[in-house]
Amino acid sequence: MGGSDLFVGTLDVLILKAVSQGRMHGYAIGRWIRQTTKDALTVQEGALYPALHRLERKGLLEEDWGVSETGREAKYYKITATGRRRLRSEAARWKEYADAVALALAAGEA
Amino acid sequence: MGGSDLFVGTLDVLILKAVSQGRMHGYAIGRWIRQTTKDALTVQEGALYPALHRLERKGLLEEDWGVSETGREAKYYKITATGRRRLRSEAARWKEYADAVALALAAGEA
DNA sequence: GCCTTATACCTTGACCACTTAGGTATCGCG
DNA sequence: CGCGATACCTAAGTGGTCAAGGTATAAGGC
Repeated sequence: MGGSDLFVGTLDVLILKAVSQGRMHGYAIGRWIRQTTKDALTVQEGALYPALHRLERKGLLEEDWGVSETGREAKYYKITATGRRRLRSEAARWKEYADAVALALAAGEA
Repeated sequence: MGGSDLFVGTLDVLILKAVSQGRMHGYAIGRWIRQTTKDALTVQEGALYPALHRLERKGLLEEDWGVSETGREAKYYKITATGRRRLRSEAARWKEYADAVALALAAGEA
């Protein structure tokens, strides 16, 4: 199994990161997230596809159709310049946030 | 300002942690979170109070009225045994999650 | 030939935590 | 007396995620 629920708000930055690694189609993005987190994070398709459309609408991703490694039709995503900037800021935001939570959760430990 | 939006789902564990440090009233819990995270996290009251009621309903916190340091009526919260167990599991879950995200966001950095 | 699994896309409904924006009341300070 | 801090609360709206469906093709087992 692996892969409990996502903390709302982290999906976008994960997607941006995945696509920043190179042109990738939706299904592969889900797989990328699962694999690079060693099965710790599993993205539901009902969250993934709406998120992709959202990011595309915001101009952070660009889409075009292509053929996957297995020879099927697939919608490929590419990160835009705006998307790359957003990735940087969101990743920084995440880091600050995670550090802050870690700080709080470590409180009281002499 | 400091303190941008919370990532949904982290508030409960922060509250549990705060109260695990000792009997505390709601307003002080908000302050505790802000201070221990060095102003990185600010909890809106519209999120804080509902969360406290939620945790109390779930039996993770117990409440009773008392008098604050400044001499006012205040509703004090105490963590229950169940709450302490939940704190441990949620803190562990958070750590796994944060590690997983960090892993993903670090991908591709030789 | 069939069935399952994996690939690859999608949508709809419901939930629920959070934001925004109010509200009440008391106290101390200038 | 007004203002900020303390201390509690709620209601409406937003919006991301989950659960659960759906379509279609390809590969592999039996």
